[in-house]
Amino acid sequence: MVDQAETLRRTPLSRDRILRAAVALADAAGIESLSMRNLAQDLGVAPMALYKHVSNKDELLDAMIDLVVAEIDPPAPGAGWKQSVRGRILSARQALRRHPWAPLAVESRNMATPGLLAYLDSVVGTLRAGGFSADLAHHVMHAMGSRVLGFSQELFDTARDTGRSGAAADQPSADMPPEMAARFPHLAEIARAAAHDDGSVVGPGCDDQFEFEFALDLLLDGVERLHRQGWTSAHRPG
Amino acid sequence: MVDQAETLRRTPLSRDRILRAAVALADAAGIESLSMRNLAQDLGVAPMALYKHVSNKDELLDAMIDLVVAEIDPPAPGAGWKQSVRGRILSARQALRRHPWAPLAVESRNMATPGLLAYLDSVVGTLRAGGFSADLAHHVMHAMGSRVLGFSQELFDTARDTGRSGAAADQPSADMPPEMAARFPHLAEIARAAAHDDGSVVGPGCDDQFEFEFALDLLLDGVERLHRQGWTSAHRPG
DNA sequence: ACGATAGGTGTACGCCGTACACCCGTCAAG
DNA sequence: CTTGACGGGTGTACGGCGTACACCTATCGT
Repeated sequence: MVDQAETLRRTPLSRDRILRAAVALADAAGIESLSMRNLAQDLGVAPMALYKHVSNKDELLDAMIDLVVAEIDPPAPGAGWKQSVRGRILSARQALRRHPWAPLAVESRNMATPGLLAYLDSVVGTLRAGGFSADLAHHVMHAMGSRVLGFSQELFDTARDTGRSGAAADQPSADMPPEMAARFPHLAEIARAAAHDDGSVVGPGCDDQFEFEFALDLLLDGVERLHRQGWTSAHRPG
Repeated sequence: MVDQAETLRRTPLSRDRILRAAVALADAAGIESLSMRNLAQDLGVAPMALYKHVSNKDELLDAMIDLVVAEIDPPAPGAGWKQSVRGRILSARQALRRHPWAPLAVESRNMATPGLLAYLDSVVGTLRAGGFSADLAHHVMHAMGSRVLGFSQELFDTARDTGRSGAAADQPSADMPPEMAARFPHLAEIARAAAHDDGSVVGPGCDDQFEFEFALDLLLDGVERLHRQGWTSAHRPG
């Protein structure tokens, strides 16, 4: 036992081992717990040892992001652009379910990593192969924005809390306290509608997956319509 | 002069004065510079003095968010639901242009403040008044997500950097270094398209406002179509 | 045999939020 | 007029963070 721990401790550090431990730590305890000190402790090593393999925390985060992006499925071979893009975005969403800290990491960096650029390039390629003009493809990529990476884009995202602190924060119950229902009657009404919607008052307030696909399909259907109409950038003529 | 400074320093602290100074500091220097110590210094006061008026930094952020939300225009009286919602979202976006730190604050809190709930309630009310079922209104609010507050939802948001550090980070030039163009040909292509798009190679790479309205209209048009079709939740029948 | 070098360590600095004890001016009650 | 409570500003200190820097040591090519 002690030998094993000792052996583990003496296993030489490597960039790869650090990245794996970092992802595991962020998965388990949230990105708030991912400090260089905590990470070093998990690896049985002094904090400053990490800096021999990683130049700083930002670079570590970049590498972690690339690991997550690499989990996104490749495009389905036979499918058209719509099914292909839809499938990849849903796959990206699954990857984020495994690594709920990833959106926070991406937003905190606000920089493109190589793996991320490769993914975006591939999605654009799918659109172009589907007959989109470069112009339309460009605007479509902007319109999808972070959703192309599977981000929920919800205003209040329980997954974000999970990514932050690892713990599963309890979702706000579908029925709100009465004084709130009085102040915000319309919100109370749609909350009630959502509760009835999935058949049980005690069930999950909203079906995240349904909401995500609803929004995604709204967007993709709109894009398809523009594409079929041969949309072209009409702004700033000349 | 010194008298005036002295007077200012002796002006009694108040929650209101603190909030105003906090917003001003975040506007000018980015939310990263909004520390209790910096804020106290701006007010000519000891850091701990703030805690007599604000219970902690999170509560301060909540109050700041409500100030920004309060800047969103009320709904235009005569307009239909679509113009009304569109107008408010564009107004929200203008508020965010004045306070680029606000999205980061909202995301960091991930909690609804009273002012924010009131705004959302009002938007839902507009939809309901436009004939939307509670069911559809609910899903539409999810589909819009943070966009209803004017968030750009871009993957790489230069405004986010501005909100973080106050400085205007230089936008990645429309033409990428050649080795990148080789690795990501499709991205290079749409970047070129965007550059030609607005007529000048040296002009702004992308027109943020255009991209925002493009995405917003894509969404609103789709929503209008669903509404006219009398869409109803078809998932989980029974 | 030996010097360079890669890799792990320990210490320290300057930030952060904030708990806690303190202190003083004002003002109401006796 | 005295006194005591209390609202509000201060100073110190704690534990956390990222990381610069000097140091030590084991390995390896010459």
